Amino acid sequence: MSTAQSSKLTDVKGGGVASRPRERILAAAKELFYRHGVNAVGVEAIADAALTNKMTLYRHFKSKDELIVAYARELAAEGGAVWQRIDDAHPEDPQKRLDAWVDYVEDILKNRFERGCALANAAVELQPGHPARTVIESYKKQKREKLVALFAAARYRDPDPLADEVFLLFEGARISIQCGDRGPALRVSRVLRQLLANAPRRGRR
Amino acid sequence: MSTAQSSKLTDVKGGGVASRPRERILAAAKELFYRHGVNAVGVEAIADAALTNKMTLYRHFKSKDELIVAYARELAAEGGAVWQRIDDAHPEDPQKRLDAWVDYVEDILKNRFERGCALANAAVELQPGHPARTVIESYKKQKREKLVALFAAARYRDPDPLADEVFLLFEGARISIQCGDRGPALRVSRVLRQLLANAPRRGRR
DNA sequence: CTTCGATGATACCGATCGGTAACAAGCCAT
DNA sequence: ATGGCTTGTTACCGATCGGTATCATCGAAG
Repeated sequence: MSTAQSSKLTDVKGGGVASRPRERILAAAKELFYRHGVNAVGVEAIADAALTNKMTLYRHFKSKDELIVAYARELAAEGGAVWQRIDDAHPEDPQKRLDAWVDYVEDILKNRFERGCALANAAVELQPGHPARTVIESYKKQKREKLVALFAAARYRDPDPLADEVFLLFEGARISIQCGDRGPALRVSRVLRQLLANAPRRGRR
Repeated sequence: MSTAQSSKLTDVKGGGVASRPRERILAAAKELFYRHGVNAVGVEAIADAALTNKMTLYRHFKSKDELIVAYARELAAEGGAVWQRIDDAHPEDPQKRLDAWVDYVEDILKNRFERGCALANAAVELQPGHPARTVIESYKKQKREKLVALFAAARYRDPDPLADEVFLLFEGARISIQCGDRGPALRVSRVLRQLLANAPRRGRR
């Protein structure tokens, strides 16, 4: 086993942005949990990557399970921030928000997330009933609700089925990134755009 | 199931369905790997569940990784058998094969697979490069190709994009079963049927 | 019956797991 | 300087991990 991991925490403890142990630990967990899976990474490896030690880790997180919960919450917050940015960019135009979201989807499927959705991956490894699963499930539910609201605001006729379809296409694309041909996932943004263009709308016309 | 090939009467351990250790081990692995994840289950637990011991397990599988590969192969073979059954049931009518597949999808999403696709779950837990990932990836690729061929045979105009969409919807439904609202996954069969009904076809009419 | 391959049983290995005790060293405010 | 709080360091715990060695036992074929 090579312990060689490139910890990008180069702005180390000297007083940089990530100088506090708790943040460094969470950042290291984000990296390692995502790359190797929550069950394949030990707390010591996380502490090492965070340039601290197990003891300090356990002073901030009372167990590995609680660290996993914090990890899930962090990811959910990041996902929420993406939506927030999109909303702020086009506060008056739901259609533009949808388009911006599809752009975002296209971007992350082409350039990031080679290991799929971190929250979905974590859910796969955690037993039903694990406290982190609550976070994951409510986040995913919320995300679909966001799509429903957006479709309604953009005057699509059937926001709910449309949100189902778009949501599942996106989830399928992310899981497919790491099993099987990447092609379908890379082409999903086109499917989404076509879907948005052709779905029936309410009102005029 | 249980296409048991044991011709002997000396079936012991468990009622006689699977008397040979290798089969019992693989069956136990299937159950435990699926329910808890490949990284969360130890070889000893598998041996115990198979009513045998670690030593016999290692006589049939030279490592846990190789057992995981055998597990993946088993799942892929089962998936192939489903297609085979569908093909045999409607050898002359590709449209009926598609309909039968949607029925199958609906069934497993409503009644089985509460933990999603076992192969996709395994891929999440395994590093890229793990021998089992090869099995998983080629299976998924093959499955999409099967859809393309079926759409072509059923005279759909654009089999490839259609297969992409159907494939991703199904994959998304399975992963969504265990994170978030189950609603979208339970409604996907309706989306699929609608998709098949409305997609443009080649030729006459 | 004897022989032989397959299995069971158990003990063991080094490594690592999640988690803790104890104490030294640093920091910052008073 | 003095406290008090946060960190670093080290050693340790019991449990479990994947994997192996050894030997007893069993079933069937000759």
